Amino acid sequence: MKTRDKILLSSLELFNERGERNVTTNHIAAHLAISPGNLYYHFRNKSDIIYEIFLEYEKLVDFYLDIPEDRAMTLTDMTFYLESVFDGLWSYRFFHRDLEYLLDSDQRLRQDYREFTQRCLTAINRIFERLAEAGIIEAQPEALRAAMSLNVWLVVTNWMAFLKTAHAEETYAKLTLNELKQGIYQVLTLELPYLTPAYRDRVLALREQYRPTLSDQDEVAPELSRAASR
Amino acid sequence: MKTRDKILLSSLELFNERGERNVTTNHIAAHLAISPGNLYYHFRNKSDIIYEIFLEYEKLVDFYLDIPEDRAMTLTDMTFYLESVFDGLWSYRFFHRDLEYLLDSDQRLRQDYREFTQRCLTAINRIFERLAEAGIIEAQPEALRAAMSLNVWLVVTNWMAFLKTAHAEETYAKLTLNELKQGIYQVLTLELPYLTPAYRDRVLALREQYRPTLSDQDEVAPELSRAASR
DNA sequence: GTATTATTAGAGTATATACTCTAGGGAGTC
DNA sequence: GACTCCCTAGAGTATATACTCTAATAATAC
Repeated sequence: MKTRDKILLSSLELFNERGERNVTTNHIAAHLAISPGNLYYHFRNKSDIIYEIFLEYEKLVDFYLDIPEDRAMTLTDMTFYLESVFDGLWSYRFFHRDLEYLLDSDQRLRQDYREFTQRCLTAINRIFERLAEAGIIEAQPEALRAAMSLNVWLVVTNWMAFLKTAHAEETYAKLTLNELKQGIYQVLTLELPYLTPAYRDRVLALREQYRPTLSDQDEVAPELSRAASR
Repeated sequence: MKTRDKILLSSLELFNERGERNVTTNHIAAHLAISPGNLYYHFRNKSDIIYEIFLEYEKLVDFYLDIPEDRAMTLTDMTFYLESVFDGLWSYRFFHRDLEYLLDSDQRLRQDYREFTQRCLTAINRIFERLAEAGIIEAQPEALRAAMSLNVWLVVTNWMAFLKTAHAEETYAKLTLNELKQGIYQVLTLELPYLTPAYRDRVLALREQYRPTLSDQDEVAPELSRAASR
């Protein structure tokens, strides 16, 4: 593997583990047992490394959110989208942690990320549209669909931050992909009221698969789970 | 005003303006035209300053989310809660920006913030319960209400980050309280499907007051339009 | 008054961080 | 061998940052 690619890989790994703020270029070089000079031969600065990683992330999500228009959408499709999006969030989880700082430090990234968000929102919107066409959810006015899509985006992108703050100990390393995917439960909660009778039970069953387990619930929201069981 | 309080006030101001990461203790001292030694006489370290500011934030939100149980809840109450929460988010907006780093750097803060989150979730849950009692929304099973409350929390706490990333330029200073309050539109979107027929139109009208206007996307001018429609 | 305590200034420090610079190795080509 | 091109090492630097230390001054108590 080329040094350049090794740098990207190690950076992503360290960023995900410790957070971008806690990882210096010297750390990255040391982790790879290469010299700082070598690292800076391949990248002009830290921002460049982050930007390249973002491009990979972007490509991944864009690929997953490419919606086939040649056939009706199925529940399986919807599940795939949800799973994929959370997989992507997991693989590049450092990114949303320090998002604001990263965007402020790199105009290029800011611009690209903004367009990326727009594409994601459009894709979510289109998925809702297709779900309605497929008779899975009731069709809704455009304005409502847009607001719903935005809420889905907000829930998806903020779910991880919530999980981390809900943990008692320093949790960046402890968080698991499985916990993260409980975010799917929250997203499906958003869809619940709009399901058609024909699909309601099936989506409810699907949602149930992502329900936070009791032990998680105790850690995450003890007050609420207690309320729910009385 | 005591130096100690001045430090807290200036810190909050600078944090909100530039982000905690971009504000050093030396900056704070310089901004107040006091010496670093003086600052460190009043606070052991930067984390202590942040922690004290959090305590203020916590107190504010706890105060606003104290739900009166002696009378039926009204739409006015609900509006008040929403407005207050977004006011609070605005006044301490630096906090959510670097939340994860802050919690990782201060165990005390992590613990307190975790409990704070729980209280907020409980309060949101209770508000839904009271809204149902008042006949504004349909009563829902406890489990669903818990999931809905969590979604409200996710939307509320992530709305500002979304706004900032949606802007093209560096926007930390440019963001306005009015834009922020369009988050209320998103929260009310979550409630829409559960409204009772008796209240549906009234809530729809309320929601409309917070609808993002086209000009908000790039510029800021909602003050007039919203004041006029009130 | 004097003694004590609270507050402040400001120079200074240890450490970290992003990044630079120079020298040179290794592999291919002629 | 010599030349070129890509890559690498590693010492070094300018700057920043959180924080300390000492001495002096203001405020208060007696």
